[in-house]
Amino acid sequence: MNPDRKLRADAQLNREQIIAVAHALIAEHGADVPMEEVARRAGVSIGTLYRRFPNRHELIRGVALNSFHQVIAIARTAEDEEPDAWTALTRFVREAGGDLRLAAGLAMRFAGTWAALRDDPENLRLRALLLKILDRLVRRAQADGKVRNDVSAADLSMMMALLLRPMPGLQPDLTPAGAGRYLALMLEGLRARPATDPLPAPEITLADLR
Amino acid sequence: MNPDRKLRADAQLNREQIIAVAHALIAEHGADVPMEEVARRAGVSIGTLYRRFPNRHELIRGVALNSFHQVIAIARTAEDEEPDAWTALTRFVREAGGDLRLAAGLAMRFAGTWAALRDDPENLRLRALLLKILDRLVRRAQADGKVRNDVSAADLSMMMALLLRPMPGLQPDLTPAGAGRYLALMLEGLRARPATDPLPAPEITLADLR
Amino acid sequence: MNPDRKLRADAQLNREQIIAVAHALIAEHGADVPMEEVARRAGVSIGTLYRRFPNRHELIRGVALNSFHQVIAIARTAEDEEPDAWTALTRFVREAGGDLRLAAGLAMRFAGTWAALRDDPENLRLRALLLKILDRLVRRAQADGKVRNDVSAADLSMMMALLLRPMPGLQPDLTPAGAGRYLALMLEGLRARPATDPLPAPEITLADLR
Amino acid sequence: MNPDRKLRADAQLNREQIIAVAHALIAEHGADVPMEEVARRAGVSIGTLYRRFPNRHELIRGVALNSFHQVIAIARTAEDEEPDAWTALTRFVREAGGDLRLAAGLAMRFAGTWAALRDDPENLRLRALLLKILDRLVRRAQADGKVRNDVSAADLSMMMALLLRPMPGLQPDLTPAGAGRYLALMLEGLRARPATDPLPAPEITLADLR
DNA sequence: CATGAATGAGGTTTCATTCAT
DNA sequence: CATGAATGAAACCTCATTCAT
Repeated sequence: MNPDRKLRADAQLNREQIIAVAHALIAEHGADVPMEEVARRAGVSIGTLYRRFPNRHELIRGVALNSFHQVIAIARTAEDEEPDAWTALTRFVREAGGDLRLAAGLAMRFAGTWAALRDDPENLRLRALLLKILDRLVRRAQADGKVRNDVSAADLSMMMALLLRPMPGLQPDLTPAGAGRYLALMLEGLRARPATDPLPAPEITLADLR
Repeated sequence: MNPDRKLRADAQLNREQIIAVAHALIAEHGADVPMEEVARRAGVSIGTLYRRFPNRHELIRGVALNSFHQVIAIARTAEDEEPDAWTALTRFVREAGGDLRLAAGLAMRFAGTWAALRDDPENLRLRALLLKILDRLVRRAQADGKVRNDVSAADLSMMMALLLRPMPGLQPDLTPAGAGRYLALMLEGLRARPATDPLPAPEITLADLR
Repeated sequence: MNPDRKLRADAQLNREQIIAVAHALIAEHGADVPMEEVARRAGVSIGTLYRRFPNRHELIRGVALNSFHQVIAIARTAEDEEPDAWTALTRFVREAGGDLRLAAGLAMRFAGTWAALRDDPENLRLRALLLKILDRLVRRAQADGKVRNDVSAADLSMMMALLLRPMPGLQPDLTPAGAGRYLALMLEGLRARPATDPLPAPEITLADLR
Repeated sequence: MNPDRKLRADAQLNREQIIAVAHALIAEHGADVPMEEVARRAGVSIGTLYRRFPNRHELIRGVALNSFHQVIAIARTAEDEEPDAWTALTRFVREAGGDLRLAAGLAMRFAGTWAALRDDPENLRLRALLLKILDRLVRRAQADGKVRNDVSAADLSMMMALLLRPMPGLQPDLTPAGAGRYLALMLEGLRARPATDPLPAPEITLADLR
């Protein structure tokens, strides 16, 4: 009856296993991996997969929300433990992009890519939560003169979502390393400089993210 | 018989129309648009589409090579007309990313994403050609002190390929503007600076691109 | 061990509840309601349902035999309490078709519809029992000049089985009323008349019912 | 482009074959025959079936509308060729119920049974058309003193829909004969008589049919 | 004995590709 | 050479049924 009731221990294990496998496969092959493939790699039958996630949408939702929770945890820790805003930002980018594979990218990407997820209340809640933390950090770093004034947390999250993708033409095992490299270059681009050209396009703010 | 034989005028039109439509659809919905959809939007029957491109692979190959040709033309013009290497680079990035929509991104992306294309001789030839031009420009700009020494043309093309994608959560019509914005930030990141932190990951060179 | 062993009181309740729910659902949605739906509406788990009825066949058998018992009771009462055969017949039709909802229709229908039930000894026994009572009533009413001579108890039961179904295009709550109406018209048709056209088709007798 | 454009000759043949097979199978086994079975018996591949009817609903719609057209043609002919209304009615009932197998029953049944069909404009149009003809005939026959005054065309069509179904427990090949028999008994019931009991239930009129 | 998780067969539907007109 | 019909493999999803807790 209660939808959030505790699962049986083995069922909970299965659920986690499915999410992990789906996360990896989606990151590698995109959101339309065969459900059978997910089931097989997770070591369950197709029926079990569908009992836990009644359709593809729910599976992706499960993966996205799961990722979001992890990314938010990283952001919170970074903000709490690092007194300096810029340091907190770089730590967040490094950890979210590196340790958790493509967690951040997936989370942010699916947050908006899968049309149906865009109206999911839980997803919107988590996204707002994350963007609030990042917004605080960006503004503090800007006040410290570390980040250029014409960028926003929306820019940061959008670039992360774009850069945290499978890299075409690179051996898959080089991808995490590559991601770290390009995220570092991105941070360089966001830094405040004595004199820089103005950015061309319209500013993108939190309000534009949906 | 001769595969390069001139097509009849109307057939040639069909071919171009198909490529244009396929390019747009792939850029928007990914590489697995239904062939029927491509045919319908191009105003031809499915049979005609298959007469021109015997299977999906050939269609994507057509799109990718076509894009590559355009991007290379842009790169050549920029190198020829701009005496300054850095100016040529920014012009290339701006024009390839802007005027041609997602041409550049598509080209580079498919160059490596579709496994079968990775061994396609024509594709390899064009890719080498483009990377050679970019490599010249990057090295010259580095010699001029405009670009940091620890990046390569491979980095440039990879980041372009990543940033030139549909932006999740943004209205589709904002995408080109957003692309311009993020490409500009990327160029900032590539600039040589008095003192910067070293890049974390292994250098990625032309040799790593396949 | 003993299949007819008394069930525990609560188990017996479960069993009755399941039959009632299954009866209603089958009457409304046909014989292929999901077993899970039956279980849910009966307030038991799917496991309990299967403990009581090892498969769908047994469940339907349970429903059909249960209905049959009720219909037979009605027929017996009508025969016992009404001295006039025609009155007994109309009373049977009215009560079996009305009070018990679709009990009669279901009973007779499933008796023959579900192939596997056609060879079920208990089902055959009950069907023979019911038809024997109806046969007595029809013959007596024919002897009284109340029922045309070219119809049989087989005709009567067949028409009841056909008319006691959900009525397409009618609000579900009008169905019982409609059933009463059409059963009444059917009885009119069965009446003996001074001069009527002969019935066209081959007579259908008790022997044809299987 | 034009959805009603002529099909190629062979495709038209296939379409008709599919409808015929689907009609027969649905009449025998209900509306949930496997699509594969329909395809196989029609001698086409599953793909062809789905090209012609994009889903089960469209297939059933095709069958129902096809039946309706035939039934309406029968009704029109009967009304045109028989000067006497009662004779026209009996002819309609006999022909619609006999020659066309279960055409009439199917048509009327699906018209309302498949919820989605209840709002189909073409279906509603045909149903109204048929009921109008039957209504004219019933009223004329009532004026002639041949049909009881408390029944309507709605009663007639509803009883036909109910009686034209597979007969449980009867060999399938006896079904058409049985249908003819029960339709004849039904007509007897509808006849005007010197003195009859009033019908119990609320009158059912054309307005109640949806 | 009740529960609800897991299995897997089978039905539905989509689409790349081939081929008759 | 264009058209659009036919094919069939593969994906999606739903349940009946079994079995661990």
